[in-house]
Amino acid sequence: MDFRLMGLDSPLLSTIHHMMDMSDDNADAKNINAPTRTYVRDAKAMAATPADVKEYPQSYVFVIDMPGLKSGDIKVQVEDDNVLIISGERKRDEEKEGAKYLRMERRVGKFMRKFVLPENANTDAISAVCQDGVLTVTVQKLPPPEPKKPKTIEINVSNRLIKMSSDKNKKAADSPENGDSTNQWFFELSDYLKLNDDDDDQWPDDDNVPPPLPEAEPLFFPNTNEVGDFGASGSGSNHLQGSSNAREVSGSEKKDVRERVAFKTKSEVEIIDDGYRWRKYGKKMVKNSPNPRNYYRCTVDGCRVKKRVERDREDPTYFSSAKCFLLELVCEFCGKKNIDFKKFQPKNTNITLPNSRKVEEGLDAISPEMKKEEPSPIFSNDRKIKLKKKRQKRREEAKSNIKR
DNA sequence: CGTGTTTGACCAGCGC
DNA sequence: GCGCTGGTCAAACACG
Repeated sequence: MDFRLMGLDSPLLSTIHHMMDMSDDNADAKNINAPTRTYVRDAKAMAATPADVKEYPQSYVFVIDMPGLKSGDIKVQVEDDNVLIISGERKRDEEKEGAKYLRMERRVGKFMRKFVLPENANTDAISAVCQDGVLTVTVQKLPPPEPKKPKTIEINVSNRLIKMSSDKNKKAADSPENGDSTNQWFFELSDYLKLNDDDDDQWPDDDNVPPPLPEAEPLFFPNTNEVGDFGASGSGSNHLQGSSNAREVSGSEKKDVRERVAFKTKSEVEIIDDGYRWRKYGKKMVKNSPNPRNYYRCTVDGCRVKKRVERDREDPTYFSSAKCFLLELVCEFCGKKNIDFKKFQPKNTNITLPNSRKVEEGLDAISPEMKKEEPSPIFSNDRKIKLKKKRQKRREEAKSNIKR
């Protein structure tokens, strides 16, 4: 099949959540890569619209939460022949005379999801049903194409005959290694190249374009057993609490411009997998709280996102967290190419991550400002090497002491 | 042995 | 200047 499998913790979703965590104020950031307001709004809409996607023998089914929306408020469209766009908007209830909001937590605004449909999706046979705030969109599959017959093309190059064939089975039998002396060679696109072809839309090369987040998502099919482990579809649902608290640190060059975002997460585990690779680097008891506060940083080289987490003192079923982003930096994990995603595979999970990529251009995909920054000293490769050397030295010292 | 966590020490910022 | 607090460092420790 042509589309890739992506787990619920895919970098795309992480990016969406990252974007969701950032306030609209970011639109004013000096960073030339800063996303536009519309872009952020769409990203938020996508992040806040959980969807399940199921594959049946004859169809694909998209199940999307659209709470409080009537069928007339929901739009289902197909763009560019293969992009399914599901959107809707919940407007704020009109305030009746004498009534005022004491609390307004229910989401108002745009709901949206985009999916790139696989080639065998029949865009002429799409149906949608909305019941109890849940929209079910069914896209029928096209019948499988008849298997292509072997095709042979003869090309005359420099007076030598080169034969290309799409029949893989003939390859071994006819290959020159098998003693055929007629200079016959067979070419076919490797899976790697095919993958890269498809990826171009999702992983743009241009550094100046924003991460690919509000674009249509390649269709992904989380393993059903894992659904509910992450994000809005399970116990780990995030509750954004209040607005982000941007903190600008001026002064010496070494100080960073940061964006801090506080939120609450209802979860039994302290660290839910949000796409970052958290590593604890500190723990502290805090004033007026029986619970310790833990400090984490993302251990991806060059990524300087940190967060602190403590169990909510009032409701221990929640964790209060604050993520700290460095505004002028872009986490290389967030939507940038050439990351070996397998290294982000969280432990003790079976979540499938997208196909790994070769890490070649790495930092080249990151903003110029980021290149100037030294990687986080603690867990960067430098630090690892330093630690290794130190340990080696200690061992050698111990050995020499034994000799004495 | 490599990797991640714990924990005491240290530092900077802030209010008094 | 002093004490308090939050944040970070890094050696020691634990674990697979």
